Amino acid sequence: MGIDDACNTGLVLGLGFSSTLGTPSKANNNQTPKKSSMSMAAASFEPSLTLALSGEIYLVNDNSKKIDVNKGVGYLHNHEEPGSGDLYRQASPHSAVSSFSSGRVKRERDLSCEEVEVEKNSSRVSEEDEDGVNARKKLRLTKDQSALLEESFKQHSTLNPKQKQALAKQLNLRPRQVEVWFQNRRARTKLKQTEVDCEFLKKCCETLTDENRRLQKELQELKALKLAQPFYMHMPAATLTMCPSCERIGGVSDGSSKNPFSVLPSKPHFYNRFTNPSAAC
DNA sequence: CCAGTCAACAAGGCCT
DNA sequence: AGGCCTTGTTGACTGG
Repeated sequence: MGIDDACNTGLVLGLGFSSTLGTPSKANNNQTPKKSSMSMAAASFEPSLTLALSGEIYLVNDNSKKIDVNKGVGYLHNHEEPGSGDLYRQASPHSAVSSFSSGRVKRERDLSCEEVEVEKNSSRVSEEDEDGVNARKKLRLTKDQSALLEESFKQHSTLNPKQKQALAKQLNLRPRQVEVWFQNRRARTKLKQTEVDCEFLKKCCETLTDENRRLQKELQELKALKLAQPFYMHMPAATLTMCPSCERIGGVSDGSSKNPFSVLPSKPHFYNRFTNPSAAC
């Protein structure tokens, strides 16, 4: 919208794509195709005239990933061999949260009864390590757990409470963990999509810039041509007909005709592009 | 629920 | 080989 408004050139530049652009669906995001989805978008990108930046192409801020590294370690962690024994391993959120000096307590209070019940059945790291210091080890889901979650996510990217509960039970996780996993999964899918879209729009922009440059150049040439024939300057441009090969204005070359345009075919064979509005800047 | 963020952790590269 | 650093991933949290 803003783009069209901003460019009041009267030229309508267009860009089209030969193959499907389609906002890549969730189905494309199965199991982190990494950049594959992006390359797919790039591969399907076949610039041609006529583009409307329709509603389905949405501009996004590319909040490029920001990774915080080398931060001070906020937690102590006890080292429990991943995969040892239980499928399920985790630190108690109770202990973890309560150990925060920064006061991350809210979520703790939110732990519902249902979750507590499930938690009772879960093996977990003890609330305190042997030094009596609260510990928190980051949970790493096992392959099986991840696979099941992914599978479930493919079916529905959001869960109702029942589904959440069932999945949690199946995975031997707390419902809250399942919920968080889905939240993160949705967010990261979206982020990936945003990156793909951003890349796509960059390419659009490049193509349109090129096209615009080309058209500007053509316009200059036409203006120069027009100036070279001042006699016709006062004539309405729309009524002029010019043959690009012989560069003659229709009708005028033949003085015998009353209608200056009668000599040339009624259909201007000027530049097809103008009869085919396609451009937008 | 989402966006933003933190932080644990893994993996890869570089240097000694 | 192993220590350190950087970078990417991901589970978890907060605030709106």
